[in-house]
Amino acid sequence: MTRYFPKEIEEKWQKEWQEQGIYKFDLEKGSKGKYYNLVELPYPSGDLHLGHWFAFVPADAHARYKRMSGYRVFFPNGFDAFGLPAENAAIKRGIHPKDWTMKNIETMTGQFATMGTMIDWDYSAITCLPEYYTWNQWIFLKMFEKGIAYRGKALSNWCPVDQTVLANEHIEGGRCWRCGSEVVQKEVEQWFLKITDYADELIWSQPPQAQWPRQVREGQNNWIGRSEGMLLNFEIVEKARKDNKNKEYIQVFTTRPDTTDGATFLVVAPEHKFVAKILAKEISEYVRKAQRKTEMERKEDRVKSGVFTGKYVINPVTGKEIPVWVSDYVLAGYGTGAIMAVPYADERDREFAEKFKLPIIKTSFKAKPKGEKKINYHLRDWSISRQRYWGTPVPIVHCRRCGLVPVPFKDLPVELPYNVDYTPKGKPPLATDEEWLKVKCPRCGTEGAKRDAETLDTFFDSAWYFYRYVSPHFGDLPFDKSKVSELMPVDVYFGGSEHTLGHTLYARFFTKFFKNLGLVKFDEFAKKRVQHGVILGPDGNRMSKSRGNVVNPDDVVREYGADTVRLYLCFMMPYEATSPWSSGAISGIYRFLKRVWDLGEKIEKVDLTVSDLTMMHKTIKKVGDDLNTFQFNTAVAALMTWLNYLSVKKVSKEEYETYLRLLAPFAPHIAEELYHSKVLSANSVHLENWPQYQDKYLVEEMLQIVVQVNGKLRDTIGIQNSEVKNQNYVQDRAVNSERVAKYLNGQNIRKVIYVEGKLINFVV
RNA sequence: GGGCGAGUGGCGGAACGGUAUACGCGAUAGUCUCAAAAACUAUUGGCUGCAAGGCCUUGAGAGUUCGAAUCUCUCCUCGCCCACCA
Repeated sequence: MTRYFPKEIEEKWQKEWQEQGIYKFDLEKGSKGKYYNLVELPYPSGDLHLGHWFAFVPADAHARYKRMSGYRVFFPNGFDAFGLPAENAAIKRGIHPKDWTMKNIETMTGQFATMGTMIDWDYSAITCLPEYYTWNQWIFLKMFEKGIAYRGKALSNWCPVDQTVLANEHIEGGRCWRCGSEVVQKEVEQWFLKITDYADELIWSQPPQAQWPRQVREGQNNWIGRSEGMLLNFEIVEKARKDNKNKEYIQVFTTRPDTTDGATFLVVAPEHKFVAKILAKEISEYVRKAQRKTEMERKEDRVKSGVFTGKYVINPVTGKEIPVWVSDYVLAGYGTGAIMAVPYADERDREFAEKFKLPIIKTSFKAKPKGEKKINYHLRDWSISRQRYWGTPVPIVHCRRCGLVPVPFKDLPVELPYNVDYTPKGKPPLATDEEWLKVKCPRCGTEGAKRDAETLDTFFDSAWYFYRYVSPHFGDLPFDKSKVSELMPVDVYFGGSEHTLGHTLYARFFTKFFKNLGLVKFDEFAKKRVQHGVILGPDGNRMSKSRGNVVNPDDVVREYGADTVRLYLCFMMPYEATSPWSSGAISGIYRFLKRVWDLGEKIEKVDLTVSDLTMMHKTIKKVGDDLNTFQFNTAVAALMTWLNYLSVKKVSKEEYETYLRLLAPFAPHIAEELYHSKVLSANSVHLENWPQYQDKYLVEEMLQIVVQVNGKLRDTIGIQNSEVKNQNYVQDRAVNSERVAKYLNGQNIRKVIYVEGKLINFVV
């Protein structure tokens, strides 16, 4: 009797599968339609961690199940290879970001192999290679052409350590999501994408067009934050002026124009242009103080502060003069940067009014001021400029005569030069490379024009990578339209909840832009989104090096084998849950696989009883249904239950063969090994069909009927399946049960509820 | 403050409105062993009882129902995301 040595068989089969190419994607092979199985592409940080395993393994089990069920499953993967961490690591260690990144990709690709997935690496994309980022530039130029990409100036989140602008989405509690330093506000000229043009299209309709989790749909809708309201003009009171000409106004945005009669003062943001005109010392001091505050401090500082400007405006509904105040609780970036304060109806306004003793009067909620209807969005245009080296160069030339000139398509790519001093200096690293920087203007031919020295946000790269996968070497367009129409949209997109407001929203935006260009025909790039949870450290905290609670998958694989790790990840929690790793529980999984292994020794020639068949067919159904609906934990539990059943009886070859097919998506190596050595098959288990269950075997011969009196369980009785339709028979049997008779005890039976094959309840 | 979600054994977690605690971990006892590990067998929600059994139990409380972990309402606690968005 051989023992289960995972290491040997796993390495053997990984090699064999590779050589035989059993996972090569073939659109022609399979009885059913295509199935695009996608997992968020990983960042090449150095090593695969447990999070990667948790993202990919259940997704792989799902893909394998779909493939065995006859779908033509497309499961590619790539690397999101540009970005700050490479640059920071490179600066720290003195290695070039490209070398660091490519080395990590090599390491991680090797680690991926140990996972035993069916990923077909012939379809892949590495975003830092010119073959990929050429098409970033192409898309950018199309966006520039359509006015979606534009150069603008804006107060921006600036990370002083990383020396770059940050998108709103990348600030966590006022700090840079990468380095954790405090973000400050700085006026910077930069490239934007007009995602706000698509704000309405990006709002999820009711009912949704695609199967995305409610949490994501609601989250995105809130982030887009559409609000309908009105722009109202408040005339500035100018005592010196006699005539009616040249009136000046402060414009406010409100969603409740009906409360205008309760507006007893106006508040403007410190950055508002009205404030700059007032020269009072007190005011400029307040403004300076507010501007010096970091985002962090403004948020922490819940006590309202402010100063009176000394100016008044006229409430258009009441005609009364009301004072204008400055306060930083009004945001410069939203609406018009000025509000009418209705302390009676708005809690924040009331707080302010109470603190500064301003009048609070009742509103009728019936006011009808004149104004322009206006829809405001919380969503801002997406800042894509990064003043860093390791990214896609912006394909624009700055010419003194022509201004912003796009690099002609035929001259793409604008390659990222290798030898550049990329240590932070307060200006983009590419701007220090004079030789690269200086070009002739592509439009007028003037010498001394300059390339744009900024690089694109890496979220630009990842907003469309899944299109590239289908034709990774295509040279005419970002992707082969015919391939995309065959394989897209993605059927299921696995990933983490941290991408609700960033990545997945951008990806949807790009798809809508592609549709406008006529490149695709669908509205959503993914039909279904499945979000996994987080594996915490054994101590229940998030894994971190500083806590010392990090579990390294390589170590666990070395101890138990990949199949055990895979099965454990599927079994220990629902896919969307966040739960701690348990080093005890994984040994139970290893024990389980050893029992599956040993069961192979027991195969005999035996006839299957009806209950054997029922058990088998029920398990086939349960495991298949659960794999289909991403309930991996209960699928594994069903396999365990069947194993417990098989362990105490004689096992037929048919049962064992079926067992291995059901196990194959979860534990591909051991299933393959036993399929050859014990079932004596010449074929790979992974090329077999998923077993079919038959309805006739799903019902047990003897049914256990629950007998209740007044809804309380009093007995269970066994009834032949053939008799369950006969209520009188069942009722007779139930009444005659001693334990039930005790409770009925001659009382009047007022009502009998019979649920066929399940339960009978006497109401007395 | 807003949104989404969750509260079930010692732990991770199962349960189309119909036998709550599947499956796994852990624990206890036993078999095997010189011993230990491994493996195997049995027990394992609580209270009560010699036992048969009885009663209670899904964060708290109410409601709907023949019947509620599941549906409704109120409250409490926790998690995630967003947040002075007018």
